[in-house]
Amino acid sequence: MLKKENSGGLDGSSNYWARVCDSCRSVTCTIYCQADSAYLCADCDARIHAASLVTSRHKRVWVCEACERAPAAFLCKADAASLCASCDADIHSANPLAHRHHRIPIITIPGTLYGPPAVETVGGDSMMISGSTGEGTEDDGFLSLTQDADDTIIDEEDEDEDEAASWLLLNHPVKNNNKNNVNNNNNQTNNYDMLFGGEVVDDYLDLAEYGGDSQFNDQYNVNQQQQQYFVPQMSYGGDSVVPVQDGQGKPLIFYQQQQQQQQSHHQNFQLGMEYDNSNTRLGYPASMSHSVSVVSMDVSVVPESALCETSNSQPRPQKGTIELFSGHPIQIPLLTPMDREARVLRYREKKKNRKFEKTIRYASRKAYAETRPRIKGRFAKRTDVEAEVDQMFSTQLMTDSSYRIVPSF
DNA sequence: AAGCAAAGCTCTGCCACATATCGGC
DNA sequence: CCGCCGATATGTGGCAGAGCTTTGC
Repeated sequence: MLKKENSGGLDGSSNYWARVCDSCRSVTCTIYCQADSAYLCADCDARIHAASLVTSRHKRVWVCEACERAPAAFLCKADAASLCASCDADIHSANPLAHRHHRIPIITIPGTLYGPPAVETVGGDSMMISGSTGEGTEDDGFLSLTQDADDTIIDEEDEDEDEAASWLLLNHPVKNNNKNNVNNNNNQTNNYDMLFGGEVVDDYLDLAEYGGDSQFNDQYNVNQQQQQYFVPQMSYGGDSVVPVQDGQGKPLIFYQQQQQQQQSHHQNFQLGMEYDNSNTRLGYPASMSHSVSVVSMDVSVVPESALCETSNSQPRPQKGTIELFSGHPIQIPLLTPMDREARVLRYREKKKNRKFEKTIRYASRKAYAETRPRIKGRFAKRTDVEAEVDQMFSTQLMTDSSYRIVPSF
């Protein structure tokens, strides 16, 4: 094991010196090895971590490109830079523009590969999705899945995998142009989309392409805030947004609405798949959801578990095909094990990050609503209530002889 | 097993009004 | 391009009631 030392000076005056490699002590470090708690240059990293299978599995991240002194915690897509939590907060809280940069939690470097920091590795034991699961370790500033977290996941693996696998349909199908035309009701639309290989499955599953998916970035911003890294969020003008706070009073979520939509999409889809016995609660007419449910069975895009439980009499379609409208199988590309694992992981991530709390977008409106007079829960006109109160008050005064009305001027 | 009633649960609509948003000037 | 103004849209919380599910018989 390498011994971690603070080289490069740590006194206040030299705080911005780049840290040198803990191994050779001659070159600026570029990589931080979590297992060794060591800062290494590329050469030493390659040498050490190519030495054995065990060391090759060490989880490593790039060193912050700003301070060059701390492990990177986030990757800023706009700046194309890996930043530690501190630098990230500093840089991206400097101005509104910077604040809007899309940042994603840094991902560890797998094996002995040396590519750009944003490489997303899928599959294998080096896969790590930082800061998004809520199970990351927070010591030494890292957000990463620990072995414990992995174990936890493994415990849920069978159940989750079955569920996740049921959504592993087409590989990022073409966007459904009819999405907006089907119905204004999102739930309904999404059911259609999902049933017909539209994108909505990916809406839930496919978080990939971090930079291109603002929704996902939003979620990652949320995740960042859920973790110890507080990335300041502020509203620019208008009603102030009430931040949802964690236990430490840190603002957490500003995009929960999107997430809730995702959740409802998923929930609705699930319910639809589960023969939809609660039609009217899903926000669309019972007849519609019923028909959707029927179609879902006809299409045979049914979770495997559901298939096992409900329909053993029907022969299962050949793996990798979908039967549309009973009996016309379409060949769909089979997912590779890595793709599958990636999607399962993404699915689990989203599942864990579901937020069911109500999002308050406008604090002022909430405040007004709370102070607004009500009659049986409904908002009431102030005049009516005041009149009512006045009447009650006057009645009470009239019946109570101990009080007398004092004229006001 | 089927049918029924009661209890419990979940969801939706309603209300007023401050504020956000939009288009025109 | 900017600011102002008016019209319209939006969002907010608590309650009642409808409808669904569960339970017991």
